[in-house]
This record gives sequence, structure tokens and C-alpha cells, in this order.
Amino acid sequence: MRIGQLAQLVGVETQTIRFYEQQGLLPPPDRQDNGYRVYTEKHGEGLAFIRRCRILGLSLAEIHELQSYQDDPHQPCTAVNALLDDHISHVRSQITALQVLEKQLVSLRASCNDDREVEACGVLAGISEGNMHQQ
Amino acid sequence: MRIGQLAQLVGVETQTIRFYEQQGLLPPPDRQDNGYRVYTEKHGEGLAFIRRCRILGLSLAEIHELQSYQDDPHQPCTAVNALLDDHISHVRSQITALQVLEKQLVSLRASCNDDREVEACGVLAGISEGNMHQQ
DNA sequence: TTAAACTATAAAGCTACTATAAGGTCAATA
DNA sequence: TATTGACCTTATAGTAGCTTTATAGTTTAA
Repeated sequence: MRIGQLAQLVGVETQTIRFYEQQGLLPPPDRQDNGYRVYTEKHGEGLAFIRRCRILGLSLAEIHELQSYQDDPHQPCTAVNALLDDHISHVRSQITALQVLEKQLVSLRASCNDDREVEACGVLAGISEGNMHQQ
Repeated sequence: MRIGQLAQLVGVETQTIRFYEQQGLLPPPDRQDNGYRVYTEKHGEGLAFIRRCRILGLSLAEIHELQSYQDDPHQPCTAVNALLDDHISHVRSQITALQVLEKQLVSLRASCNDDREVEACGVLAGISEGNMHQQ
């Protein structure tokens, strides 16, 4: 299978595949005489794994770490679980931060309506004066 | 006031101040004979405004937009409010996406415990097989 | 006087791609 | 046969918002 077919199969762009190869996340495939990359089903699985990890919000470094565990299948999987736990708490703290932020933004927005001039805008005044309900 | 004092006052790094100047968010200050930047209180207010916007999650482009409104104080502030409304809905959709993600991650995590080998790890199996509870 | 602390510019690094440029290869068509 | 279009190659730059590094000049305190 050539790069375009693999890309279509997994739903990524061809450059993304080359990028993953360059980053060491996908093993370099064999080449045809003309230099074209030739992929196997294994590559397809590897690429799909990477994409699912990305959808879960894992960084390329974390994916690399997971791959290193896969290469040594008889160690205990505590590290895998720990990585996921860390990621979950990271996601949770992001959610919390965004919820705080949303409240600040909504209260800032409530301090103005559309019938004013910029000079008297409650939103701009709120930002300028730092009325941002810290924490 | 020199750049280091301004930086300490507002709580940013000196490079960040130079960066904002370069990006057109802070007006270029006067220079001493030796080339050192000299800042006024106005610069301090401008920088604080930028930082508060950044804390609210606004992009530099959005900040630039807000500044352009400030330069024309007698137009109606509908555009300011609209910018904030857009930002609020952006934040809300981020929250929703992260909440969906959190559920996926938690259910993935529940499919394993620490007493397995990598080979049998429920987390890795879940990612590899794509059991990711779409949507 | 010398060293620490400050300032300056320019350029590279970070993440995870995406886009662009310039070119080689291949199959089908006129 | 010539050429068009779709595909492939590499290399490089751009995105956001800084941070880091390199290199060098200036000021200040000991």
C-alpha cells in the first residue's frame, strides 16, 4: 500500500504520516525502486493507534512512551495505568480551569449591553480595571 | 521605568514585553542614549490590559481587535460584546469536549488494573481495538 | 577594577501539524 | 508521442505565544 492509500484508510494527510515517521512514531517503511514508501497492515495498525491516542489528547511524547511499553510486553502495566491517570487528572484540571474562566467571562459580559459607546463599555472597563473575580 | 521594573510590576518576563512590542500590542517606548527602553505608566496599563486578556484566554489577535476599538471610543461597543460572546461559546465548547474526553478516559482506565502484564493491559487493548465509545 | 546584574538584538526551540516549493514518476488520454 | 493529471519525493517555512540561547554592550555595587 502506498502513502496515499494509507492516509485515506486511516483518515490523515500524507504529510502527517511522513511527520510521524520523522518523529520516530512510525517505523520507516520499505521503498519501491522509485523511492515510494510501501506500507503493510502493521503500519496501518500503528498509525491507527497513534491517531486514537491523539484523539484521547495524548502528546506525541506520551504515545512514544506507550509504544516503548508495547515493545516489552512482559513487564507489569503499572506505568501505562499511571500515564493514563496523570492524563485524566490533567484533563480534569483543564476542565476546572475552563469552568472558572467561563464564570469570569459571563460575569464580565453581564457588565455591559450593546447600547453603549466603547468609552463606556462595561466589558472593556472590567478588563482595564482588573475586576476579574480572581479565583 | 526600565524594562525589568515594568516586568516585575506586571509579573511578566522582559522578553515577553519585547515580544508584545514586536507584535504591535505595546507601543514602542522611548529609548535612553544607551538604547534602553523607557516606559511610562501608560505602558504599564497597556501591558496589564494585555495580561488580563491573556488570563481570560483571548488570543493576541483578539486583544489587538479590542485595542482597535479602544482607539475609537465613540463607536457603539457591540463588537466588543460580540467578541466576548464568541469567546464564551468557544470556552463552553472546549469544556464540553473535555468532559466527553474525560468520560472516555475514565472508562478506558476502568478496563485495567495494575496487576497485569503489558501484553494483557486493558488500557492498551482498548486503544488498539478502538473501543473508545465514540461521541 | 572587577564581577554581578541589567540591557540589547537576533535566532532557534517548543507542539503537532499544515502549507508551500520544486521536482520526479506513472497511467491515461489526445 | 506528447502531455495532462494524479501521485510521490524532499526540504523549508508558517502557525501561537512565548521561552531559551547566543552574543554583546552597560550599569552598578563591592
